[in-house]
Amino acid sequence: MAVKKTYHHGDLRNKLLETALEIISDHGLEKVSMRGLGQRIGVSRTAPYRHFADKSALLCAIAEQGHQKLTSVLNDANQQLSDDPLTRLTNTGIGYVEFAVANPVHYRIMFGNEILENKRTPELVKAAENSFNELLYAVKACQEEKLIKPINPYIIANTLWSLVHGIAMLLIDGQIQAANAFKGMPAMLQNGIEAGKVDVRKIFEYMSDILLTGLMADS
Amino acid sequence: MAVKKTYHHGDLRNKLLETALEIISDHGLEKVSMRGLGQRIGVSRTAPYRHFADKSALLCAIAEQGHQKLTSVLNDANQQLSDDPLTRLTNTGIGYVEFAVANPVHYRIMFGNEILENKRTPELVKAAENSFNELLYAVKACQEEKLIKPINPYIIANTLWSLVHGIAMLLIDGQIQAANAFKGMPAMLQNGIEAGKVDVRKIFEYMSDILLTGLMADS
DNA sequence: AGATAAAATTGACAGTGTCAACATTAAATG
DNA sequence: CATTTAATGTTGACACTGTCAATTTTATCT
Repeated sequence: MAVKKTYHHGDLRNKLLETALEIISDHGLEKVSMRGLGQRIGVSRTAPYRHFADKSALLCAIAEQGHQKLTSVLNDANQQLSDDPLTRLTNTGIGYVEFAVANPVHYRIMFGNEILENKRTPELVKAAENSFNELLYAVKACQEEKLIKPINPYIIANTLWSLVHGIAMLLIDGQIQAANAFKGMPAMLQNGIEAGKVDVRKIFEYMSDILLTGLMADS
Repeated sequence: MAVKKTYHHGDLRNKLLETALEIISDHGLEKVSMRGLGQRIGVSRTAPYRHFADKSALLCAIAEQGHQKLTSVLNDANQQLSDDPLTRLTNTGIGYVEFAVANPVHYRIMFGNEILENKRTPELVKAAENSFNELLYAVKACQEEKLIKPINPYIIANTLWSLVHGIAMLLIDGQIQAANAFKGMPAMLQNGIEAGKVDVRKIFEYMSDILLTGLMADS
């Protein structure tokens, strides 16, 4: 633990990312500042600027990390060869929502609007593409075995993304009031929400069943 | 136009909201400041604090406006007695997405994370509930005539909300890269995106069809 | 008309992002 | 190994920001 204090920190870039995440978890995104970061790490106020062009670049790096982690989670689901493609698709969706719930800080930065559209770094754009492509891959795999309709896979992937993103928002942000959102759901789920522990798998099943079998009444 | 300059502005609260929207449209949300607002309106830097407790309260008021407008749009769709409930439900969805595309500034504030969860004003929470209830109403109306499955209407409404919200994000924010998102869609749509004019109705039809009839392959 | 409340003002404090000029050190090159 | 070069860290400065407290001006109510 006793680290020599040298002029050069040695690993400042990583330390900055790490510390930023800590601050966000503990005190919220709005408490992150370039200067404050430097002070807390024990380095000068402008040292962070040697590693990130500006605050937006710092946030982009965090979002990029998040997308990489998400990609890896989705890829795992896609690689479970023991399952059939449809189960893998479902697990991809569950994995997505679980990632969001387990990493709300990353998720909010990835899909919030602190990072302006025109300030996204190329690395971030690429990382976001990669995570989306995992969803797309899962969809295409199902289509190859004719398990789901052969319509445009991009549209399906986007529909799926909307669904999982919506669930994620519900769970981590309470955008649409969570209390109402789950009204009438099994007590287990409602209690879970109040207790902060939610059975993601169960909720996803409810919603993905709608997506798979459709809303139309059986006639 | 020649307005007398009196000590009391007379309509500062509205002027603040109006000016904030202008600044956001023209220069982005991050350029809005309480001080700057006062200066631009020609009033002192802290005058805005006589009308909004803090910056968050200002943003809440804008979000509240947005929800009221959205509620009104959705309510219109729900009141079209010439249509059947299922058509009204579809029109509600289209109305939602059209609102988001037509009012991206409001929409971003309504569902972005500038407003911290614990800083939402009661008025905003109420306004958000009202807009969600319009979706719920449209769902229940379909269920009453047995046009869609009789499962928990809250779950259906949330699924529907996820879908329309996802489409809205795609269109106004490019969260998931818009270029890829519509790959393979009819040329009309793709051109529309590049030109900034998108046929919302068409896109929504593609996605809502999936929701209504389900993803499963016809067996 | 006078009291009271509402609206607007100025001054102040602590904080911010970011730039430019400078200092220190590690790495690369002769 | 010595020296140039590039990377990294520092200090000072500027123009902002949110927000509070104390004060002044004005409208409204009795």
